[in-house]
Amino acid sequence: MATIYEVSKAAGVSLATVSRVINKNAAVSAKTREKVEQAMLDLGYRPNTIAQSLASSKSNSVGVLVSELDSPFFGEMMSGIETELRRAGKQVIFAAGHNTEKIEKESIEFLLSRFCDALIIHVEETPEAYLQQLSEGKVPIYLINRVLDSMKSRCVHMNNELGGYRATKFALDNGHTQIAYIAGPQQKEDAMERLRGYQQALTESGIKFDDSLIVYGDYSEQSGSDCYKQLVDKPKTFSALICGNDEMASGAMKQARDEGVDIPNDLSIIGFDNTSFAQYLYPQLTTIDNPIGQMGKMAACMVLNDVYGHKHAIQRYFEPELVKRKSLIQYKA
Amino acid sequence: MATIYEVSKAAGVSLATVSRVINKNAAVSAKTREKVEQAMLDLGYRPNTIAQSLASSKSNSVGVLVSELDSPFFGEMMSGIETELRRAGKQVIFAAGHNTEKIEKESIEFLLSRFCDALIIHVEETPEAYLQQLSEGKVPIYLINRVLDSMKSRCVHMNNELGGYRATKFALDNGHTQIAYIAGPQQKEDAMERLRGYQQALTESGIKFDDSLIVYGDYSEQSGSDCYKQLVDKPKTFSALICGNDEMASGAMKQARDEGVDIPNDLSIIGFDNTSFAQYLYPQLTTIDNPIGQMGKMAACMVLNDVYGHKHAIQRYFEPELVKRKSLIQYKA
DNA sequence: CATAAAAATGTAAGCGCTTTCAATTTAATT
DNA sequence: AATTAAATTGAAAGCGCTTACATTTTTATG
Repeated sequence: MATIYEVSKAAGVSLATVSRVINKNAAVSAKTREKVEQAMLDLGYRPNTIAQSLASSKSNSVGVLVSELDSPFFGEMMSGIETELRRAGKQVIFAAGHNTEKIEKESIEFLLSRFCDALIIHVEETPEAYLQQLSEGKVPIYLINRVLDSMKSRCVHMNNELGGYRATKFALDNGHTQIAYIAGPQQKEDAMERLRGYQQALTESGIKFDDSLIVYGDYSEQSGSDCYKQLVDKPKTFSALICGNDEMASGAMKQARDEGVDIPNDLSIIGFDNTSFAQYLYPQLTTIDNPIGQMGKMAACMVLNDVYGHKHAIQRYFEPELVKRKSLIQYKA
Repeated sequence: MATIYEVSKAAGVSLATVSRVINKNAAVSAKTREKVEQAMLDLGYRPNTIAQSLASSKSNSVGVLVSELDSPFFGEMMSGIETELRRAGKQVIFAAGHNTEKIEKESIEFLLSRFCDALIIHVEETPEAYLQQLSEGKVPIYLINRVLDSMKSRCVHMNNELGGYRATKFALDNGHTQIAYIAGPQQKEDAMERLRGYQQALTESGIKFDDSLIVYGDYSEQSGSDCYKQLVDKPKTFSALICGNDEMASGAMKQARDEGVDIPNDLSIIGFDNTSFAQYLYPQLTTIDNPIGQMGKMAACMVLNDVYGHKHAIQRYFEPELVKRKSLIQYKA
C-alpha cells in the first residue's frame, strides 16, 4: 500500500502538503491540489486510518452500547446509527450490555479503551451517577431514551407519556370505557411514563382509573400471559387492554386465546413500540410506534455535528404515533 | 493518560520490557514483570490500542458484513460473533450490505480500509469471483452460509437440504402425503437446497412429487401470502405446507386464515429458520432451527485461531434441528 | 573458577500520519 | 518597481507503541 510519502514524491511536494489535500482543511493552491490528487489516483493511495488516528488523536470511530444485538428494537436503532455514520466514513463499534449493570460498565470501558471519539448509549441499568461522571470525561456521551438534566443537549428521547395517552385515547374514542393496563416494571422510568399517559387519558375523559385494572409485568412475553391471568382473576371486567410493550401484548393475546377469548371481538388489545413482529401477530397488533431508528439517526447526527464539525439539523424530542391495525375494534356492548 | 514511557520510568526498566510484559510474548523475569505490573496498576495505565495497531500493523478488529442490522436472523449471528470476539478483547465492526451487490462491495472496501485483521461475511449478492479474489488478498476472509471450494477451511455452513428433508419427513411421519412447498427464490442456493431436501424426502417415501405443489416466493412475508393464493388456485389439494422460511410461513398463515382455513386443523404448516418471531405467531410455528448464532460464534473462533493464535475447537458444518410447536398436527382424513 | 551458551534487558529505528513554525512564493499597494 | 501583507509550502518533531539487534546478566558446563 502506498504511503503519503510516496504520494508526496510522485507529486513533487512535501508530506505536509499531501496531508493538507487529504484533510481539506488548510489552503492549497488549485494547481498543487490537482497534482497531488492525480498522484493519489495513480498510486491507488488510501490513507492509513490508524496512522491518522494516532497522529490526530481522533479515532474516527464511535461506540454504541445497546442492551442486545439481537433484538428488533435495538436492531432498528443500530441500523439508524450505522447508516448515518457510515455515510460520513466513520466507524461504528457496537457492544451489548445485556441489561446488567456490570456488563454495561465493562462495555463502556471497552469502548473507551478503543478510543472512541464519542459514545451513544441506550442503557437501562447504569446508575445516573456513573453516567454523570462519564459525561464529565473528555469523550462526549450521548443518551438515547434517557435524559439527564446536566447533559440535556446530548439526549434524545421520546414522549412515553404521550404514547400511553394516545393508546388509551384511541380505545376511549372507540367506545371502550373499561380499559385494563399491563405495565412494564415499576422501576423503569419509561414504563411509568407510559402508565401515566394512560391514567391521564382516563382522568381527562372523566373516568377515574381503577388500580385493580393495572398490573405489572417485566416486559417479557411470558409476563404478558401471567399478567393477563391476574387480570381476569379480578372481579373487574374490561373490554380493552393496553400493554406497556408489544411482547407483553403478544403474551396476553396468547393467554386470552387459550382461554377462549376472541380478539378483537371479545377483547381489544393495544401494544407499544411497534416492534417488527407486531404485524406478524394474529390479529395484527394495533400499537404505538416508537421511532427508535429515527432517534438513533439523530444521536448520530449530534455526534457528527459536535465531534466532526458537521451541520445537520437536530431533533432531540420525538412523539410516538398510533399505528392502527386489527387488534382493536369499536366497543360493542 | 499514562504512556508506556511513564510506566517504564516508574518501574525502572526500558520501554521494550514494558512492551514485553504487556504482550506476554517474550521472556521477562518474574521480578521485573511484577515491578512493571505494579507500575501499570499505580499509574492506571492502559495501552493505547491505536499506537499498538500502528506499530504492529494489527488492528485487533474484525469486520463483519451482514445483510441487515435490523433482522432477527442477522441479529443472532452478530450476537454470536460479538460475544466471542469481545471476550478476546477484539473489536467488531459491523456493516450492512442491504442485499445489494454494490453496497456489499462498498462495505467490504470500507471494512478493509479500516484495516480489519479479518472479515466475516454473510453475503447474498457478491459474485463468487470477487470473493475468490478477496480471499487471495492478505486479509483473511471467512464465509458464513456459503462455501467456496478454494477456501473450504474458512467457511462455515449448515446443511439446508437436510433441513428441508427433516421438515418434510416430519409431515410425512404425521400422516400427511399431500404436501405443498413454498420455496425461496430460485437463484438462491440455500433455497434450492431446502427444496431438494423436500423432494428427496418425498421420493424416499415413494411419493413422487408434483411440480404443481411447488411455488416460488422471494422470502418475504407478502410473497408467502401470494404464493398461498397461487397454491389454492391449483386443482391439487394439500394437507400440509412447508415454507422456505418463517416469513413466508407467516404470510401463508395469514392468507389461509383470511380464506377461512383453520390452522392447524385444516392445514398444517412448517417454516424454516426458527426466527425469533416464530413463537409469536398463532399458532406457534413448527419450524427448522437455523443455528446461525452458533455459526457466527464458530466463524469468530476460526478468526481467533488463525489470526490471533488461539486454539478453539472448530466446527464448520451444522445440522438443523426440527422445532416442534403447534402449527403441524397429525393428518386427519 | 573460567568459559560458553542461554536468558533477560536495553537501544533505537521505525509504523504513516498531523501539525507547528519557519521559509518561500504570490498578490496587493503605493 | 519596491515594499508589505497574505497565501502557500516545506522541514521536522512528535503520536505511543513494537521489534530487530546489540548488550548485559544469569546459568550451565567442564
